[in-house]
Amino acid sequence: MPRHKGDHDARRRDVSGAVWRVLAAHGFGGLTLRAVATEMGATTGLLTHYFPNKKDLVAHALTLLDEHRAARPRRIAPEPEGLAALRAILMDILPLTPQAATDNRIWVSSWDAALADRDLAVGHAARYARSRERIRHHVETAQHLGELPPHDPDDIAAAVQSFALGLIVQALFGPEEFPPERQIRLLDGYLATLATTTPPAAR
Amino acid sequence: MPRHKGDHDARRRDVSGAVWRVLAAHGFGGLTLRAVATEMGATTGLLTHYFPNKKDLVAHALTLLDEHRAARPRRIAPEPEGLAALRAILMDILPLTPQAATDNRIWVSSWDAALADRDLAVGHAARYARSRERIRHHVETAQHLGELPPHDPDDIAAAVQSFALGLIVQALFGPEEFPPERQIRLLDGYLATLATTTPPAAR
DNA sequence: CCATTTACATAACGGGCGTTGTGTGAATGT
DNA sequence: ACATTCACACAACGCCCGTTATGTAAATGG
Repeated sequence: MPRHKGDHDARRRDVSGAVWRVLAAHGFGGLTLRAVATEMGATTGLLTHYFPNKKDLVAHALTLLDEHRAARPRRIAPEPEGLAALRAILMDILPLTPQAATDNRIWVSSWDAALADRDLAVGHAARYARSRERIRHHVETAQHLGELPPHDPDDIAAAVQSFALGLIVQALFGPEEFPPERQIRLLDGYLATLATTTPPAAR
Repeated sequence: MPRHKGDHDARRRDVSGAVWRVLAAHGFGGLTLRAVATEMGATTGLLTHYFPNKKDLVAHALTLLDEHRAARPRRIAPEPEGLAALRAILMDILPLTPQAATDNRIWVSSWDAALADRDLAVGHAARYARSRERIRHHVETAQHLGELPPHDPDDIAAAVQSFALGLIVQALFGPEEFPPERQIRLLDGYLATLATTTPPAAR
């Protein structure tokens, strides 16, 4: 009955691509079914054929964002460890290239919709928690290697992610004030402060 | 010809209050003229009487956000200096109270619209640059007091704002993972790392 | 006290939105 | 070869949006 086996998923991926391009061009607030349809030279009928309603399409778009980030070309071929791995992850996230900037713009633009919708907010919270966990893993490795002081790795991971997210936001709003080299300089400066901090004696 | 002198501005402020409440309830994406009108028990006719179009109203709302933040009750009555002042500023910004959380939610929700509209983006960039400048001032004072190492104060200010912004975003999405005491702990931890970093000898 | 102006309410407009139904050619299974 | 099912196109729906025109009571100024 189906044309070919697997065609359905392939077409869904085509739709996802169009969603992606619309998001990049007009942000989350400009994501409409008609915009996606014309972007891929089709009609809204096609969209509803693959996604029952807009919310499903939005949810799928967010999943796409995650996959897109995970599938991003790794900067360093041999997987580094500890602090170097942490740095590599953050370098992959920061808007150092136009493509990475586009990704982050889309991501930031999703926060409005996510904060207004409970389901989306839960999904986002889970995503950021997962990202923190990935960071924490490398923090712990770095601690074992003696590259980082033995603070609470959860707190360090949260702090690292805070720094990265905030830097992303500022870089998006002021690209000429935050060129790639400054972002990297700030990142390295931050990682250096992390490494040389005295244990929490005072307090 | 006017009813009373000054009534006009007072009514504009009433409208602004309604805009504020709608933003808090539905985010920037849910800001519509009709929602604002019903919020203040009026009609869209009133709104267009005080704001020619929606963009002016939105721009005014963003100005409001700024004023609202500036007018927030200061946490410490006698103005502190240096690192303490820096800490006080950040404590005022972080979503440590429901009111501050609401403010930040509105702020974050504005990023979508701002990234999609050049005029709004410019305004936001200027606002964040101004905030960074305020931070830098306290950084320099702290450096004179010997509380912070003599790094580039612009970079330190950008780093501090990065940390704060990112922490805000994470706290908004995971309030129970980032209760006030953890936010403060993370902030103090970050400020401590800033203070104890060795000068940029290695490099 | 009358003409004018302000401060709105009311209502309508065109347009874009998500959703839904109907139609149709092509591929499939038997 | 035929009935079925898929993969869309096409068109219409009701709704909500920002904007705009019209009406009108109240306040003002001369």
